[in-house]
Amino acid sequence: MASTPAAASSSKICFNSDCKDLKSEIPRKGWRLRTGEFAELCDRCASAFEEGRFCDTFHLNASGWRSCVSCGKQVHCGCIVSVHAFTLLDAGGIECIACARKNVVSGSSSSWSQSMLFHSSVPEKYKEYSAKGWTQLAGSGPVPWRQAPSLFNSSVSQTELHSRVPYEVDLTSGIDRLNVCDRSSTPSLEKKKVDDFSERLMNANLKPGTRDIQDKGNAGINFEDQHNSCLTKFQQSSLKEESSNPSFGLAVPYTSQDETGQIGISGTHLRPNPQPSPAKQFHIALQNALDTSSETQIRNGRPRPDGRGKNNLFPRYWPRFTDQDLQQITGDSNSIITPLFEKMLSASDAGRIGRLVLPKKCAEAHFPPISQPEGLPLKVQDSKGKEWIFQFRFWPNNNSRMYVLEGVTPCIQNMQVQAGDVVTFSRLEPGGKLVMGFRKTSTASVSDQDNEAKNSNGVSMHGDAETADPTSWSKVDKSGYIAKEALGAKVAVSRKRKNSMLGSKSKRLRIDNEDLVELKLTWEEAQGLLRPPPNQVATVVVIEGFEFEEYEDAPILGKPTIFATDNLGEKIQWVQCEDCFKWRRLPSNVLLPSKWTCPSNSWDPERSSCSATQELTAEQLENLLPQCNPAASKKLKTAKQEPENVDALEGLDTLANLAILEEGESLPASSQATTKHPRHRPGCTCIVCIQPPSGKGPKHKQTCTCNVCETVKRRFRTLMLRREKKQSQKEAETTAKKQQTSLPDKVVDGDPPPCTNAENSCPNPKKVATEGSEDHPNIVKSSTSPFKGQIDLNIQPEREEELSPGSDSGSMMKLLQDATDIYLRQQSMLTSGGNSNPEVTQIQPGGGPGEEKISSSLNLGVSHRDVDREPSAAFSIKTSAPTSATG
DNA sequence: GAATTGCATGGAT
DNA sequence: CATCCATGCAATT
Repeated sequence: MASTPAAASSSKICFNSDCKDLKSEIPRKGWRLRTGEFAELCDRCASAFEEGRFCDTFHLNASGWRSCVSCGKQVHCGCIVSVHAFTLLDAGGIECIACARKNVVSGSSSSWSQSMLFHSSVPEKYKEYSAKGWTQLAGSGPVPWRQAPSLFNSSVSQTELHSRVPYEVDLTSGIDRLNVCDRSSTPSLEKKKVDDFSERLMNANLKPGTRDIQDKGNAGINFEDQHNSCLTKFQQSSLKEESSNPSFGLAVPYTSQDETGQIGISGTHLRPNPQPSPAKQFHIALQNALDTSSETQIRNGRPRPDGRGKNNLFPRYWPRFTDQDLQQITGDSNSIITPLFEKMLSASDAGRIGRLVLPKKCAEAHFPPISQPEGLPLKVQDSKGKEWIFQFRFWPNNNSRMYVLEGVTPCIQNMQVQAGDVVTFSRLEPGGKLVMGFRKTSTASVSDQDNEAKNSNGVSMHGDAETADPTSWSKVDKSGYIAKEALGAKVAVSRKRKNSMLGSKSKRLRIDNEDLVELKLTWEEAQGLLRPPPNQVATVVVIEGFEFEEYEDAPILGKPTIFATDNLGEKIQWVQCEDCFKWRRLPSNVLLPSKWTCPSNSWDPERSSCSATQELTAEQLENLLPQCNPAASKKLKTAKQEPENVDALEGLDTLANLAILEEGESLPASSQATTKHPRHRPGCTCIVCIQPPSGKGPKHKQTCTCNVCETVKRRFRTLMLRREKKQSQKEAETTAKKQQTSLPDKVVDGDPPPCTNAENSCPNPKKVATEGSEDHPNIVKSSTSPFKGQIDLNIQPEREEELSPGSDSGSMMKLLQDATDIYLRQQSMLTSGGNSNPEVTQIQPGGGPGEEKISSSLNLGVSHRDVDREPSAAFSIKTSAPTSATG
């Protein structure tokens, strides 16, 4: 129809060639042009367009009118303006959008899915357009937003908003991923082989998927459903993506120039040349995308305009929104949300630098194209509805670019997210508003990822049927809905992806998971090794519904055993001989050394030799083993609580205990964020390290103020206070002495006893309070002390912030440190009559930084990976905080 | 001296 | 082996 795109904005005349009116002062946008721009219309035409009367008004005499097979309504199918107003049916013919929706809802129409799907791959070259249509979110002018190349966009032309079909989202999303979006240069939508497409799709295993989509996605019956389905699809699709599988040929091409996003419709315009088979097509498309992108990726020059297809996005960035996420974003509105991508915040991202590195492909695919490093301001709304303006820019990097979002600190802080948490980017329709949501990583997400990874790996290429395991999803989302959906949809699309890509994609995640597992095992192990001191009766403390067994003395390490109750109801424990591996029955109150063998079995002479037979049958043992960990490790009983919390609490609790015992050696994976970078090395002044704890733990929730964390903190506080109180009462004098002595030593002595921890152990509130200045003394001391190496590194004025009690870092570190501190102090007091410290708290310089541990009996045999030395270092440094309590 | 900014580096994919 | 991208870090402000 009308003129060139340029004309759209440059001309003062209404874009409608049949209208010669001047555009209004503020030109109203009409349909999306092939260039990505929007036709600017005069009020009258704009109104006609928005009301769906444009073609009726101006194209009555034009060709291309068809009747809706359902209602008979005439639809101008040969026009870009109405592209979104109808859908092509598999059997031929068209259906107006209204009927299509109805049918979809009723499940009677398969046309939708097909038509939608068929947008399969579009040559990458076409994609270019996609970027163009960007909405500017912020700075630059507002562009209504582009439909995403991604099919996702359900964006409907503004005018068409109403007609938007909810499930479009689903499709889009699904498609999006694969997608190769683009807008064909040839607008000729016209009917070009819709049928072909559908066919192809069907052939390509897509059927199931499609069907699902339809079924599930039923038009908007309920948003959640949509979302869910969305998820499902994502996943599925994601599976394939990287694998380059032909899989679905869903890629939707850009939906035509018009933003109307009708995915289904867009098919119409699509691809100039049909391809042999969907699969192939898709494949090719991807290939093209890849090729082009690489080709085009010229030095810092702008990447392809369209930003290479999203197809190439790494799975790790695929949006895995949970319906909660979506719900959070969309709220109660009827907005349609199009997940774009997500990213786990790295320490850098969450750090105070305020720069969030954006995955290149994601940035290029979903954000407005930028040619200058300065980029442009991007307005983003957070899930709370608050708007933020970030600078979307890039840095030249190795002949490529590194995209970053600057100025995110306030937002991140506001949302209380930290490294390890996930930021999600999505587009909200209508409006094309960019929305960012956050998801705390913690347990759920981790598992999700894990699941996903697994799924992906295991899935077969063609599997329509395969589909990812619904369960996993359900787990992920936790919203029952998904589970439901997953089951139903099961597979909507083939999830094939299991491919390597996915595998690779989640590699990092996987690593995290592995760490998590390890950590967990470690905790359990540790718990299993802990025993209450002999003859000690636990004091049960109930904190917020949790019962904690508190012992006067520190736990003791012993050989892991399995506690059980025999037939007579007598409590016993089973222990395995180190030499013969046979299990021996012993009284439950026996505390065994870490190394125990049959000859030591004084309780059962008959079985005090490895030659003696094992009392337990394999079966019995098997029954026992399962409970082993739980039983042994559970020092913490939960009266009632949500599973999630329980786990977390338990984990934290254990962690804390471990930390106490090992002086922080354990903080492990939990504090890992994204990759493995050196995080917060005490001493280190790098960007990351100088950041507040917030940047610290990823999964961590260390700085988290959630109930769990708060509970743990409280627990510590309570326990510590109680202990201290008791202690002080018992050995007030001793304590006092120690404090006095230790204090002087330290301060005065440049070379105090080896233990910097001594500081910790030394209750010296004042000292603690002193702050930075104090640090220096420490440093001095440390230099002479055995651990000096570590200490030196760790001690830095800068770190104070992190360490200081007051710092925002309500991090776990701090918590643990505090607890440790107190604990150690007590220890020293208890054990020593006065010289305790060195022994108990001594830190061994050992191998390297972070190796410190308590040399005393507390030293656990548990292996900890030096995952994080930092923590340990931190501990040593910290020392003080809690001290004040002492005072 | 601290905070920013922009680019370089190098491990991970 | 080419990229990506998380960080490091020096130059600026």
